[in-house]
Amino acid sequence: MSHHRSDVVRHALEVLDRHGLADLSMRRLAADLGVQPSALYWHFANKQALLAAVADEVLSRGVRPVADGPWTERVTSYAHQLRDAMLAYRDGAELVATAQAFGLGEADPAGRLVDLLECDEELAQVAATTLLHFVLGHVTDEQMNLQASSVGAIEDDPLSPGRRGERLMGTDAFATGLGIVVAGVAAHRGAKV
Amino acid sequence: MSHHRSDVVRHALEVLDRHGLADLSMRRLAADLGVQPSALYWHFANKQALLAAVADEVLSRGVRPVADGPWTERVTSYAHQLRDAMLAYRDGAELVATAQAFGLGEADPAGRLVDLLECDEELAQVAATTLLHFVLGHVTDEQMNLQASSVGAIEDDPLSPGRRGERLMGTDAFATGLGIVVAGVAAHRGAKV
DNA sequence: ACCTGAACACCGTTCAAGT
DNA sequence: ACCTGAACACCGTTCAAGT
Repeated sequence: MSHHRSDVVRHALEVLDRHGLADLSMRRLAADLGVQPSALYWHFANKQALLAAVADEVLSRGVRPVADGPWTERVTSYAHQLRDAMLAYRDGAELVATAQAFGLGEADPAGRLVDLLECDEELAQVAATTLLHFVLGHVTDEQMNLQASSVGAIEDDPLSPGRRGERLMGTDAFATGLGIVVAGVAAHRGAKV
Repeated sequence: MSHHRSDVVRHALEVLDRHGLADLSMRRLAADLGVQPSALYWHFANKQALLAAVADEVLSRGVRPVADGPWTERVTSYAHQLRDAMLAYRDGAELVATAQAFGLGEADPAGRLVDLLECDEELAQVAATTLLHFVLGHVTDEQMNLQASSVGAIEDDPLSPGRRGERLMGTDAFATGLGIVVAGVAAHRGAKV
């Protein structure tokens, strides 16, 4: 029985969520799909293209239009949507970050942020990538700590302070960090206009 | 003839700079060193530990004490030092970012930033990781674009605007992005004190 | 349009054994 | 203290050929 590109992506998403990005190999995905590894290369030029398609799927499933309002609220809302979309799948942030770094994929969160920032192109470009770096970096860290603690590598509760490498994680820390970057953008916007 | 841990790290740094992180495999490093792959496991528990040691070396070679002054200048100066240190080796940022993400390595740039921020621990923690995410993300992007253009995948000059995925790169964009984050931290610091 | 079969050129890691 | 030899269980990708 023959598969479509979309079947492959859907299946890859399941392997990702169940076993993590490190275990999402072409050979494993093919085996799971009941097909030879080489069959995947009819659908995708290479593994990176496959991963980019999966990343697009993760984002498209989680990102909705943002409500009207001042730009600060719209940007903040979109950033939270990105985070939620990536948190919905194991290693979602790392997946999206690599697809983003390679410039592959249809989804264009940086471009989306540029639009939402509603300011001159030059500042918008830098602000958008700064915001995106924060979101991708933060959520990648969150998901790595989630996985580490679920594996038992970290035995203590996340509230205990003072340990080296310890960081505040979760929604509060994300909101605070995001607030910092947005405030910085606001300061620069005011200075220009 | 027998090698030390430090010999291995030095050699790995050369392979990294000449062939990139993707080609820095245990087998290749061993071959370059004139030794069996298994020999490396006497010096390092696994590949990640080796990479963490190489990342430490990159940072220790490039980071110097920062001059006295207001916290904004000290933080800015340290961020530029981190960037320069990572730019000095091919794929330096990606290497440091993964070591950082896994929490390995002796170097603790996040902790260093916390100290330089000179404010209460709670804000400093979030601000430090936000700054670090920006630096690592930005420089990783810079180095990927450098490599892509050196390979000829991007044929146009970096000043031509309007292309999808195009971003302002280089020292100016870094300084601007850094200024945004620092301004945001300043705003939050003022609100707290 | 979609897949098989077989091959090529690789990986990280372990472990007993050697010097 | 440092390394060999050999094995185990994997990788991504190509390409002629099949249906």
